[in-house]
Amino acid sequence: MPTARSRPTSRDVARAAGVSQATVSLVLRDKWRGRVSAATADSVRAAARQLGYRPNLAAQSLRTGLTRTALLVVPALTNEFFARLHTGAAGVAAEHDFGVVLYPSPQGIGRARDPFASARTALDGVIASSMAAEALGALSGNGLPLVMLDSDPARTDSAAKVNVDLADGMRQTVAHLIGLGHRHLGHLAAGVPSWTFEVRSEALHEALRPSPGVRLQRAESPSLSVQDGLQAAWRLLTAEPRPTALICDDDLLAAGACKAARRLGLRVPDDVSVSGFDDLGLATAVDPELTTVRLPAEEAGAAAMRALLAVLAGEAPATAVLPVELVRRGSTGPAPGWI
Amino acid sequence: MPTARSRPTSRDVARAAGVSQATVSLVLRDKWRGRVSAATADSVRAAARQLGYRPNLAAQSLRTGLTRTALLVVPALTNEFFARLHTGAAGVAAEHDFGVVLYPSPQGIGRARDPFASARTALDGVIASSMAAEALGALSGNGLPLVMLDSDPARTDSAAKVNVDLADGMRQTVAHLIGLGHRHLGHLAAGVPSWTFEVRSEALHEALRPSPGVRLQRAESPSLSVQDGLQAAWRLLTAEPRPTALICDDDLLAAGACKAARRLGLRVPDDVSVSGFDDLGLATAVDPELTTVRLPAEEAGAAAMRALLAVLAGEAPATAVLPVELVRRGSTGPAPGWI
DNA sequence: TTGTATGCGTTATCAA
DNA sequence: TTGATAACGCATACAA
Repeated sequence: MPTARSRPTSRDVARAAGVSQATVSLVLRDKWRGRVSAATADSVRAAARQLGYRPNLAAQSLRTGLTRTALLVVPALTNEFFARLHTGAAGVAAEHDFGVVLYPSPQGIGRARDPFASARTALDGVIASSMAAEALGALSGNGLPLVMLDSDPARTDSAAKVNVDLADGMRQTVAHLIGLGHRHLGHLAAGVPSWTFEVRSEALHEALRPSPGVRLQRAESPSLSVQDGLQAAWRLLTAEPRPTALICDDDLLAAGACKAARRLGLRVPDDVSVSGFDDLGLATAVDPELTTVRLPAEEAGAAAMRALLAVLAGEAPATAVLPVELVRRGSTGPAPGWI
Repeated sequence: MPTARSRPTSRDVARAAGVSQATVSLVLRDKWRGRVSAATADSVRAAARQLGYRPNLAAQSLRTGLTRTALLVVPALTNEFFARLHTGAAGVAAEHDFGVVLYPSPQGIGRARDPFASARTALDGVIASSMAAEALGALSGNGLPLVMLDSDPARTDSAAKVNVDLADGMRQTVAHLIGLGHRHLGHLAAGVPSWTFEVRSEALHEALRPSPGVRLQRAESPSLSVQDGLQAAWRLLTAEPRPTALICDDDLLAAGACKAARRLGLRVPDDVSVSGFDDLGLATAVDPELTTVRLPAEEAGAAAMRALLAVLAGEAPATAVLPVELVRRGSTGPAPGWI
C-alpha cells in the first residue's frame, strides 16, 4: 500500500479504468461523442472521481497554448469602483473556468513593469480600463484580444468595448438639479487625462445647451481623492457669485466637496447641493448621503469578461453601453430661494 | 524574412546564440557558475534580449512542478482593507517574480469554484485571512504551505502567521478616551465569527481592568456595513445612561455610529465620541474625520507574502506581529462636562 | 566548458 | 471504438 501518493495523472486514471490515456482525455474533455462507448466513458469518469483526478493545468496549457486566464488592467484596486469591476469580471470568468489576474498598478513606488513580462501566467486576453493610461502603450500591438472599458467609442481599433452611459448620467443629473431650481452650477472635474472624464465635461455642456440661462463654473481636482476634491470645491464655493450646486465627477470628489462646504459654514443641501458619480459605499457612509449616478461596476466587469470570451470564441468585437441611474439622496435639494 | 513569427522559444535563442538549448536554460536561470564561460553567457543573454525571449511559464511549471503563484483568500476585495492587503502581497510577489491569484469570493454572484480543484498544480502556497471563514475548511489538509492573516496565535498548526497588534490598538484607544474623561464606553462590536473581532473584545476588557470605574456596554452589528453599524449604534445611544464614547470594531461601523448619533440629534464629538479600526479612506472622507486605529494593511499583505516565500525556501513557519497606531482625529473629544 | 537526451502531463493525430 | 505515439517548451542528469 503506497503511502505518499503523488497527484494522480490521466495515466493513473487510464490504468484504473483499464483504458488508454487518450481515451481518458477524450472522455474528460467531453469530446467522445461517437468515439468512445458510453460504457467506457462511464467507467473512465468513475475512475477519475474515485482517484480524485484533476488535470494538470500546466500540461494542459503547454499542450493547448491556452491558459484560460485574462489580465485585468486597472489603476488601483483600492478604489472601490475597480474592485467591483474585478468582482464582476472574476465572477463571469469563474463560470467559464477562467481566471483573472490583475495588473499591479505602477503608480505605487517603483518603476512600472511591463505587464506582459512579469504576468505570472501566460494570457489569453486583456481587459483594460481607459484610466490605466500608462499601461496602454504596452497593450498595443501585442496581439492579445483586448476589451476596453470606458474608452472613446470613436476609437477605431480592433478592441471590443464596454462603456457605461456617462452622458446619460450627466443628463439625468442636470435635469434633476435644474428641476430643483438651480441656475448656477459648479463642475468639480477630475483632472485625470482619461476619456471617462472628458465625456463627463462634454455631456455636461451638451445637457446645458437647452438652458442658456444656466451659468456653469469649473474647477479641476488633480486627482481622485477627497482631499483634492475639497480644495477644488473650495475654489468653486468661494467664487462670486457662488454656485448653488456642485456636480462632481466622482463620489470621492463629492465627499470632498461636502467637507469644503461645511468648513465654509455652508449647509448641504440647504445652501449648496452636491452630486457625484459611481455610487460607492462611501456615498451612503457620509452624512447627508450623496445623490450620485450609480455606475454598474460589477455588470461592466462581467460584460467585459463576456466580451472577451466572445472574441476568444471568434466573434467580432462589439461595443456595449450599459445604462446608468441617478440615485437621489440627501445631498441635493431645492436651490436657495426656490419655491 | 518571416512575417508572423510566433513567440521565440529557448531553442530559438540557442540557435541565435550558436549554443545548445541546455546552455540557454542554464544561463537564463542564472545557474551557470563554472559551467558556462562568461563570453557565451553574455552572447546568450544578448540573443535573448534581441529576440524578446520570455520563458513559457506553462512549460517551466510543468517541468519544475512549481508555479510561482500564491493564492490569497479574502472575503471581498470591495472592502478596502482587503484590497490593500492584496496590494501589499502582490507588490512583494512581483519583486520575486511571483503572482497572486485571488480566491473568488463565494458570496458574489455565480457559483464559486473550488480553488483547490487544481490547486496542487496551480499553486505553490496560500495566504488566508481568518475572516474568510468559509474557505478555511477546504484549506486544511491540502498540503499546501499556508500563511494565516489575523488568526489566533495560540492555534498550534503548522501555518506561519502574520498578525496586527489589535490588542495594543485597543489599549491605545481606551487610553485616549479615558484621558479625555470618558467613563462610560460603548463597544460597537462586529458580530462576525472571526478571531480578529474576538481579540478586540478581549483586549477591550483587558484594557479596562485597571479602571474599574469605567462602565462598558456592548452592541453587535451583524455585518461590517455602515447600515448595520448605524442600527447597532442606535441601540447603544438610546440606552440609559447613554455612553459618551463608542469604540467601533471597524471604520464602516464607526461611520454608521456617526450617522446614528446625528439622527438622534447628538453632535460628534461634543455629545458622543466615536473611534474606529482600520483607517480606511472612509475615515477622512466623513465629517468629522474618524479617530481610528491605523492597521498596516499593505505591510501585512507584504509580510504575509514574505512569510510564504520563507516557508517555500524551507524556513520554519514563524509568527509576526505588526505594530499599529491610533490616529487622533475629529470624531473624539473630551467627555461632556469634562474640564 | 558545452552538448545530448529525457521526461514533466496533456492533447491530438494517426493507425489498428 | 480504441490505443500507440508524437509533440508542447523547458530543466537537468549525464556524456563528451
